[in-house]
Amino acid sequence: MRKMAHGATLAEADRAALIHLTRHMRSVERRQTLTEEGDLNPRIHIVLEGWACRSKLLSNGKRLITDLILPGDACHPHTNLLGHADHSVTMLSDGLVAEVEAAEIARVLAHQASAAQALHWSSLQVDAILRQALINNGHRLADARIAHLICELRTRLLAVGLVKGDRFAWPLTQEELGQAVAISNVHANRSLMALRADGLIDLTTRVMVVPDLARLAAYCDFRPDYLHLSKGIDSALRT
Amino acid sequence: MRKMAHGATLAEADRAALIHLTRHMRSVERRQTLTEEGDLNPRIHIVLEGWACRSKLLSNGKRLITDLILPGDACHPHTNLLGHADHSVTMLSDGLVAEVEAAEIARVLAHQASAAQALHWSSLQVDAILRQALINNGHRLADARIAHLICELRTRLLAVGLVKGDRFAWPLTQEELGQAVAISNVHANRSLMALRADGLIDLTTRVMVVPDLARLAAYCDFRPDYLHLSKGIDSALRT
DNA sequence: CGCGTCCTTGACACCAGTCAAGCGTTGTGG
DNA sequence: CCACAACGCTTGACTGGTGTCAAGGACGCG
Repeated sequence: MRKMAHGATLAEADRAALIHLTRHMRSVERRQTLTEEGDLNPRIHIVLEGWACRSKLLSNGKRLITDLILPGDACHPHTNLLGHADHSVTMLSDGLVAEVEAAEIARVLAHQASAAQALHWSSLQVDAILRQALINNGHRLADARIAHLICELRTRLLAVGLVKGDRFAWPLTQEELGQAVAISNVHANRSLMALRADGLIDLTTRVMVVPDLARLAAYCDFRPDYLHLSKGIDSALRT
Repeated sequence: MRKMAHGATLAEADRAALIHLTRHMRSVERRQTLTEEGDLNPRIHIVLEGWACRSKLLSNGKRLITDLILPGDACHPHTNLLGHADHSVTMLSDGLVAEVEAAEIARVLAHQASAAQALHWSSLQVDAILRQALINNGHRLADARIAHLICELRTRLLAVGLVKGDRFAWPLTQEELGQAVAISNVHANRSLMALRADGLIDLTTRVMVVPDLARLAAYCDFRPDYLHLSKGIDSALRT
């Protein structure tokens, strides 16, 4: 189910150990929060199906999304070190999540070397994604920000086998999209309309279609190297 | 010298192990780059004195700063997992850095449990700082962005004993400041002038003075919880 | 049928980018 | 010792991307 084989070559035992972690799963609904900002001992989650996001609340009441969590991503596997959660985790669609004990994570880290490496790799990838988001949101026009996010999500979803041809699921509301790339919902709409008018995307009923990926990538200067997925992108396409 | 005691309570042996890492140090100048974007096997650095930053180059030639590296911070201790550097590391002032072998880091991680935890904690803190930057740069006015950055840097410098009374060193050019908070150099200037006019800061000759910290923090809604420094902030003030 | 949620569009105001010019300081070489 | 260049800071004028407010439309659901 989960394909973090990008970060390390996993032996069968490691793979089994990782799968073992996802033993206790439960289904969750859109808008359900998995972790509340300020929680003292937040649970560790792994999202198996659906999208989630990390968000923070501003003093003016607005909610902002810092990163998107796609199937196969973990929430904050090491947060126990920090003492409290500095952000919330909320589902963006219905889905399926696994709850994991901190002690179990620790056990895997200690005993399964390459599984530990895989976990570690995935947290480094989060870093890289955050840095790219910082650049994207800070220094590009709204249209390009959105285009870039689409490219990134497509690439990440591709790595876990969730892109079918030229399309993939897109559960995001325009308001949520705006919160993720730091623009207002109204402007998110205008930008989407512009991308549609240019034939760069086709978005209807929660499905994103990218007819010409190269053109979209060129439009927003998307280079996927920061995702560090290259090495195993084909081998990982099947579990 | 380095006080990452915030992340874990360090035994003498762990402390010694960490200090041992910084054995090979060399002095570096402002503008010197420690790692170039695209390097295949980037060296691991720990900044002992001076400020550095991670930056990326945009296709239009502009340089953007994603995070600031202060004395005691490490560069990318785990980058070997990723294969290549997706950003550059450049000095913002003259300083002193230690180069560390990846193998040495690995040895410490394997043998010194709480030192490993401290390293881990510091990489989680980087995550948290990046998320906060995302919010800061995306959803606040320029003046408040700068004010928030000042508050953050003051807090981080305080944790390593580099704040003297109401002032601390400020090597940043207005252009660099702009690159760090995603505004133009001209606007960075205007915002600094505004903060000065309000009596919130006093910045001259590379020294930042904050006469009334509470007022500045209130102005930009700064809450330091995301830095996760609270628990040891007094005990760590002396090595 | 009526309500809620999300999408769409218009008008207007404003923050911030760009271009451009001038000033002050530092450092270097004649 | 002075001239000059390099760099960083400061300020003005103008433009434009984006936020906000507001109203209406499309769709699904009870």
